Amino acid sequence: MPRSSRTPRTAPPAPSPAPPVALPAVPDKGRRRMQMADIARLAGVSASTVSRALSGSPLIPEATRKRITELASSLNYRVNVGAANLRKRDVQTVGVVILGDSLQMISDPFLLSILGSVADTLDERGMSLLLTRLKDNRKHVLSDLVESGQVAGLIVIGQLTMHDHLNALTSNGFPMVVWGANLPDALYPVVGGDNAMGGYLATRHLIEHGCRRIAFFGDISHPEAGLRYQGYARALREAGIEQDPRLLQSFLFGDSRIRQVIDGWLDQNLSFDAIVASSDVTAISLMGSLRERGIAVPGQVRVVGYDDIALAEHVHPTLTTVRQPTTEAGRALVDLLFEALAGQPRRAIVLPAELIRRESSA
Amino acid sequence: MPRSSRTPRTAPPAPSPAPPVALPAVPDKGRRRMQMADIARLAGVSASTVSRALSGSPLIPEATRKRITELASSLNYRVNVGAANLRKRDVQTVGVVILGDSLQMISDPFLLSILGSVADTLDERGMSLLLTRLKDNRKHVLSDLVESGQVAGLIVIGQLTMHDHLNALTSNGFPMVVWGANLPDALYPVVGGDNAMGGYLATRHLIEHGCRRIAFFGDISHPEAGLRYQGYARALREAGIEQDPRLLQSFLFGDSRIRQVIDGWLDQNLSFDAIVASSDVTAISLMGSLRERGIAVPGQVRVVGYDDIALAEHVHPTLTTVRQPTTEAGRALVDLLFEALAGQPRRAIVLPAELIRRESSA
DNA sequence: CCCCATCATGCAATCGATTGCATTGGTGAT
DNA sequence: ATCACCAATGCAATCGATTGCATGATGGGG
Repeated sequence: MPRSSRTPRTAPPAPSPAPPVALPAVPDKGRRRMQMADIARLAGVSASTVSRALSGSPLIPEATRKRITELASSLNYRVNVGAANLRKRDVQTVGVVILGDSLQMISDPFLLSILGSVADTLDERGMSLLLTRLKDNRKHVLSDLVESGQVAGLIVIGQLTMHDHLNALTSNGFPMVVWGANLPDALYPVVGGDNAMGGYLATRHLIEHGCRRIAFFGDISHPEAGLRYQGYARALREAGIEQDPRLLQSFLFGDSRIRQVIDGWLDQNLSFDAIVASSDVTAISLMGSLRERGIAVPGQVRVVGYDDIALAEHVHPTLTTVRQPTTEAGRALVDLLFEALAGQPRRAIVLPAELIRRESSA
Repeated sequence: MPRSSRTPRTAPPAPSPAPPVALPAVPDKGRRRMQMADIARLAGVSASTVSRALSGSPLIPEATRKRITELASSLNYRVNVGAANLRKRDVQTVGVVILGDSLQMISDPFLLSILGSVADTLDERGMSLLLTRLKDNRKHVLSDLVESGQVAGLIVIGQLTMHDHLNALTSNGFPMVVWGANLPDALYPVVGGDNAMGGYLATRHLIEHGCRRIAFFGDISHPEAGLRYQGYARALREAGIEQDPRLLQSFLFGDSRIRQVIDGWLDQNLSFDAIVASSDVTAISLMGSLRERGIAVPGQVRVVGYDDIALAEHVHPTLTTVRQPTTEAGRALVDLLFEALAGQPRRAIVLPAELIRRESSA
């Protein structure tokens, strides 16, 4: 059913639109943003040529390219990324999702280090970073970000209770990489520290200093802390020390009830001569609580933390800890994401754990 | 990169494309993403109707809208945000730029709190957050983000040495808001704590505890620290205490040479009975150094920090500090940015500073 | 029973770029 | 002089949505 006359598809021979003279009232607000066609007109070429020149196509001779580039930058023109992405069917943005609604979780400086490293690495590769905090009940946001074309892929920090959901997502070749523990049944690419080794190194170090009653602080339902605990248990086993279940305190990173636990132990005359904590924030809190009860660190109780945050070498006593290499972490996360985007098979990277000896265990 | 065979301009009367049966080799990889036209075809309506239905236009009767919505979500379809933005000439993304290339700077937990609060607020309003770290020598990135249409506006955290550049940008109605000090000649909208009041409260609190030789630690070339220092100076003046210039130590937040300064003072027998620090990270480092030299806190020297980071109440002694309300900060930043985007005149918001009394000054 | 207002829906232009193919003009080989 | 060829550039389709306007269907009033 043909339709009555409509404006022809090709633009009418309208004379060039009125030049941008004296705009009314609003000072600068209504100024139309420069676009490729404008640059083309001013340069006396077509938009195709401008596009090719700005993207460095070999089809354009150097002289022309230079002329157009300079014109564009003198007019402060920038290619509209959205339009370009649409046409190229491609996005230069990566989503970084931080799991966990506990504010404590996100205020750990260690996370910020990872985030910073990811940000720098993406920047080096010309990608942007879309940051999202994700509360547990809105899982669908993960796939939405990709399905809606906002991001090419996701870097998920912290697996927490999402392990199964993450596994379900990956089954369709969903472009994603996770920072956390490399669980045996994980289907997604994952980057993490060598948590079992870290826990082992920390504990063996304390044993070598003669400690026998070593406590472990950390939420072992959290995959990473769970592995650290396994390393702790192995070190004790190897040394022939029997574990005392009362010396395991399963707390969230940075939980504020640490003081009560210490008080409880002391009041019950439960003896201990060292503590392995599964984060530096926890360790620093612990040292405060110990000192408050008049217990000397490292004199009476030695303490080892985890992460090696910046503050660890500035508290007193300086904190012995297990360093997680955050710079490598960011790089590895981005590398694996790119591999996933390229359709390469899943891979896991385990970064080495390094014991940093300081005063709190000396 | 070669593209798949071109299709003629007007869609041929091709029968519906082969149904998504057994795809070859690559499991799911090549599956074309669902798009609005597909939903339209499956629902037996036009793309216009789908678009209107999904965006809740009143032109579409409820029954139809529900049918289409359900079909779309059952197929896991999400509107392509890029394409929609292009057509609507509008972006639902805000850029958050963290200034400062010093890694120390970005590893301060306080920044993470602000960032988290901004992230949550933007999320509530259905906006995305594009995070960028900005090294000082790449100022142009600021305007690029907006000019390229990647973000609607910017939230800049930390003014540092960029004050003049930021002022220059705003002159054209550039959509931006800054976290930092409200400098007298600032042309940009700014949100910040009441730094002068914070410095004043901290110092007066110490004076009320009988302190007379109060040191100040903080880089006063940094606008925020400078204002805190002014508050410090005013409190001393009001109490009739003469300032000793030797007691001003201008360090970057978290600088590692803090210990050397303390050592220097003690070796020179420079007396002091209190310290005002311009960040909690600095204060905690200071307390470590003092303790190492056998100086009791608060017994011999009282300490007040700034920011009230989570760790402040977990160190020993717990840290007296000036709280900056981070939740309100995020909200205020987003509010002012929206005002700027709406073309409303510049406004500055100063958030109240609150002294949190803890053990380090008791 | 006709007319017109109203409702529901579709057509085609549009957003701002990229790119396959066509076209132009210039050069060297024959 | 002719032709093939290549370099430089332009035309117009395309990416996936949104939306102004037009059309067809429906129904109520006169």
